[in-house]
Amino acid sequence: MAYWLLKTEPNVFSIDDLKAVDKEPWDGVRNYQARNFIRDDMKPGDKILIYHSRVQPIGIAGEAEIVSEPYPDATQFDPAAKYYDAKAKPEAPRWYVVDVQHRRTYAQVLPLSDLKQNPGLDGMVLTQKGSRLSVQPVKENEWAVIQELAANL
DNA sequence: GCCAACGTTGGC
DNA sequence: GCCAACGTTGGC
Repeated sequence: MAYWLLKTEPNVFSIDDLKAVDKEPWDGVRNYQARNFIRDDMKPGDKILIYHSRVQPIGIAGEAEIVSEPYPDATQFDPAAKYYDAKAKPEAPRWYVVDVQHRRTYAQVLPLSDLKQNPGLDGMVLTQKGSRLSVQPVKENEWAVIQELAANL
């Protein structure tokens, strides 16, 4: 079982939106490094941190779980979709999704500034300068630190 | 809204 | 296959 962090802009799709629909394909990822994590490494039962970017309060909003195997992102084949990719073909998909199901919403967003100040998270992908990866692996010890912080919100 | 950091594209 | 130009991300 692995741990991941998924970024989303809450004005586009927030953890409340995820809770409302219960389960959602995590579509629109158009970065190859992120794609490789989804396609090659994600498994049902993996735990997810949902991160709100761009909009205050910035930080980790709660948790979800992967509830499907990876499969091709339908939006890549749809000319009307924002994430349409003319070079992607059904017989050779470029982009993948997993279904993500809501698990819990934290009482408050766990702020990025707190994460950056925590020595236990010094090596976390999220806290590195210039890190823009929207799908990130989270280490077990990092997950544990975040559980601790979330429990004290 | 600015802009630094990063990723992708495409001419050569 | 290098790298300049361009586009995007995302904290501030």
